Amino acid sequence: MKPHLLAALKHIALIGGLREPVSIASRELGTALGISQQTASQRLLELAKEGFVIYTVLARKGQVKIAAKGVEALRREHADYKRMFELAKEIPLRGVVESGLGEGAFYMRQKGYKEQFRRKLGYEPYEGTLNLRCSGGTLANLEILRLSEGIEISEFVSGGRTYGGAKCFRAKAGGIECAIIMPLRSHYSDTIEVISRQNMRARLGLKDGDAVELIIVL
Amino acid sequence: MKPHLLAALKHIALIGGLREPVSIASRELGTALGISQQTASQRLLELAKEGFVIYTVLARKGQVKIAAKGVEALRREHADYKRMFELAKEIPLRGVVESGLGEGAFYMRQKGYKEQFRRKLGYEPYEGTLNLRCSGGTLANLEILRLSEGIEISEFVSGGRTYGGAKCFRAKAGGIECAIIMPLRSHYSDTIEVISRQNMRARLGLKDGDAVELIIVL
DNA sequence: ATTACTAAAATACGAGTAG
DNA sequence: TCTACTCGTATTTTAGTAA
Repeated sequence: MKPHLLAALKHIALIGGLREPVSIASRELGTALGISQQTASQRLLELAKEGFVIYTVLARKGQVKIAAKGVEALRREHADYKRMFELAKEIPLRGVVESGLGEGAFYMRQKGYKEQFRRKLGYEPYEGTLNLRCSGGTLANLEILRLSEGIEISEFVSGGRTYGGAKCFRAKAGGIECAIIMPLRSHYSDTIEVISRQNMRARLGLKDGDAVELIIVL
Repeated sequence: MKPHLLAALKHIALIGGLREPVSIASRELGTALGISQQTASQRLLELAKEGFVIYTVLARKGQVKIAAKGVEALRREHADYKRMFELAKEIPLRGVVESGLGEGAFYMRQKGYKEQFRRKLGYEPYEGTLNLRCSGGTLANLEILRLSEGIEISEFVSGGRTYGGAKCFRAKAGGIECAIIMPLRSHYSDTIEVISRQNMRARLGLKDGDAVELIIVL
């Protein structure tokens, strides 16, 4: 994302464009950014064209709301600054239990993955994943992980199908050693998959909607 | 700060320039930012000229370290993103007790301030301040306060001298109601002054070097 | 009041290149 | 190799202005 677009996007976020459509005059935006009304107007159009915001002008007043792509870009920035100033060996993540669609278990059954987990994690995980949906401040920490290296799980081919690569991070939740796994090729997601030697759901007595805190150990 | 300069500064921070001088080739920086070697070189020169970094080229290799002004700019950004995603009514601050130079008490004795505190805070504070030096992640929260409104304390003139304006935020520390006070006209500082109805140092049995956590209530 | 077009002015960029 | 200069060009910005 181009720096000057980011600056405009950031300003829109700060006046509330993340939550709801805000009305902003191009002159106002211009003044805030130290640019002319004309340029500010252009910035809004550009942001909209690139899909960062939804921009409509109603009754001669611009209304702007940050789109998913814009939120993602801002979260990336947030994660960068967090990493810069709050770098730590332990990263907390909070999330809420969600039922998956069972595909987690399907992947965990594949030999190609099982083998790698045993070698790289030191154990063969239970055949099922715990899905956690994160929100709020925790999402920025997720973003830090996305930018970190982690333990590499390579892609492999089996039965004419390619199973994609992923990366793992060791973690602890409720005293249980576990790991989270992130697919390498995937778009933004606010849910993480937790694997462990044991069935975490049963072990911790979790049901959908329960909050779980886990600590990633880098 | 101009957006394109910020982008370069941020990249330098992410490769460790906050902590120590890092060696970076202009081509490298250029590739990372999607600009040419020439432009990247110019960015470094510009950052140095504006005082954001200390830049020296030794044996044909650029060495760059982020200067105080650069750190400040980055912290501002960090605070913006924090505010955007982690906005809360309660902001935690952690700091370590430091002895002041007694000027805090001098100011607290001035009628012009005392009067305003009584009116706007609801009590007349103890004539002395508790100084806390903040560090780490807490500094970003301090920055949030710097950008927030707070309770305004106006400047006034007395005895031919002008006493500057300030802003206050209500807070709680160790169960005691207190407030932090920030001068309006002042440069970046990592220490805050806490005032309260009581002598907090005595009341909480604090001595230099003790850690204190307080919660700002916006 | 607005937004946003066009065209001119200002600025930023990178190729070439010296040190 | 490296940095960083000059300079022609491309891009960006803004003034003027229409809608």
